[in-house]
This record gives sequence, structure tokens and C-alpha cells, in this order.
Amino acid sequence: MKYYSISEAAAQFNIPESTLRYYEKKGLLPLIERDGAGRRLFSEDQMALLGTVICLKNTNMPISGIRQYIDWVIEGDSTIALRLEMMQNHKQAVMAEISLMTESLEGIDYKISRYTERIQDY
Amino acid sequence: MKYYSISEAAAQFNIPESTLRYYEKKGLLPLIERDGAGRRLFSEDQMALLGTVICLKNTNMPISGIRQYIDWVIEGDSTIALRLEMMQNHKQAVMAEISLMTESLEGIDYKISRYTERIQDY
DNA sequence: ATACGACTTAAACCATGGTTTAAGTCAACA
DNA sequence: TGTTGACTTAAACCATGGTTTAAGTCGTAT
Repeated sequence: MKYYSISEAAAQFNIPESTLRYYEKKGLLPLIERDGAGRRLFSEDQMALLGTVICLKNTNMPISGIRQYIDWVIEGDSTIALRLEMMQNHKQAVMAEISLMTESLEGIDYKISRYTERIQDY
Repeated sequence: MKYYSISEAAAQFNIPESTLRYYEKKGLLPLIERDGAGRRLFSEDQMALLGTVICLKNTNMPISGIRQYIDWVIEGDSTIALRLEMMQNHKQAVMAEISLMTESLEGIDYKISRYTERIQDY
């Protein structure tokens, strides 16, 4: 089973190493192993979990929420219903945010069209 | 010409009065008049400008960026090209963010479908 | 006349999400 | 053998975007 160093993991996901250390400290990356010298070893499973963390981060889930999700993952199959409910709720929140941004984008487009008209005069 | 009190403005846009005071301090709401008692009076024009500020805020433009935009509005027609360029750039940024969220939403949907399958077993 | 509610200010406070720093350890290569 | 580069830690630091507090001023209804 392949393991990744912190620099490899950071490169894979294009985020700073410091952020990975911060996430581990916050409990978003639990059970990371260490080599003999104390260096982090990311397993394939943990890379996949990191992918999920980043997916949730990309959709603006707060650290505390991601932490709760990860705690449930670790707790095991008994939390599947909770995780499902969380993801369903989060999906609604994300769709609402996308809607708000999409609506607001119309306001921006309107500005662009007005400025495009007016710019002729200058 | 109708004027709005801070509480009316806050109610119109559904944001706290404290946020309006904060925005004014940050230069996002310039030239707000006061009545004899020192209370803010929002004109129709300023309500419209506030709408724009909130539109930019909804699309995650930082305060500093909104401030620059407002400064250009005040400066007058000579800044129309700059404002147009800013809005065009911002539109690209917003579309990129919507894309990222939309993509990440697929990851969330995948989680939902997997959990929905597995939940049968519990 | 007075008490209430809405408003004012400046300054302190807070949460969030990292980033940076300082001091040190270790492996591998010249 | 020594020095370089990648890594470690804890703690300090930072930016952003507000919110809250304290103390005070008005206008109006009782």
C-alpha cells in the first residue's frame, strides 16, 4: 500500500502543507501514521478522506461541521444515517448558495451591460 | 424624495443595523446624510447603491474590492472603464466559484447515493 | 415632566481559517 | 563527517468581517 508524504499530499490537492498540519490538529485528518522519524504518512484511504474534506471545504462547510462528519466516519457504520442526513442538509445549503450567487450574477451582468453602453461616450 | 432610517434600510435588505454602520465606516456607504439629531438618512440613490454593495457581498467580493468600486462610483464617469473591467473580472471569478461548488456538489451527491444504499443495512 | 425607544459614537471583543516563526530532528548525499 | 533539505512541534501572528458594549442624545407619547 502506497503512502504519501505531506509534500506529496499537498501537491496532489494543491494546498499548503501548513494547511494539512492545521487540518490534522483540528481533527479533520485523524489517525495519520508516522514513520520512524515522526513524519506523516498519508495512506490511500486518507488521501481519499482528504479529498472529501476538501470537497466539503470547497462548498464552505465550516471546520466544525467537517470535524463532526469525520468523527462520524471514524465512529463507523452506526452513524451512516447521521452522515446521510448531514450531506442532504449540506446539499440544500450549497444549492441555496449557488442560487444566491447566480441571482447576484444577474445584477453584475446588468452593471456590465450598462457600463458597456456608457463607455462609448468616453 | 423619500429617506429611510437605518432600521428601515436594515429591514429592506434584511441585514443588521450594526452591519450598515460598519459598512459606512469602511467607506462602502459614502455621503450618507444625517438629520438634525445626527441620525442617518438613506436616500433612494443610496438604497440602490446599498443593493449593489450587497450584490457584491453576496458574490464574495472582499470589502476592499467593494470599497474600490464605490470610490470609483463617487469619482464619476471618468472611471466607467475601470468599473466595467472590474465587473467583468468579478464575473469570471464568480463563475469560477459557482463551477467549483457545482463540481463539488457532485461529490456530495455521490456520498448521498452511497449512504442511501448502505442505510438499508441498518 | 418624564420615561421610553430609537438612534449615536468609539472601542473592545469575537469567530473563522489559516500562516508564519523559531527551534529542533533526521536521512541521505558529497 | 558535515551540511543540506525535508520534516517536526508549539505558539505566535495575521486578515477578514463583523458584533457587542458602554455611555450618551434625542423625539415623542403618557
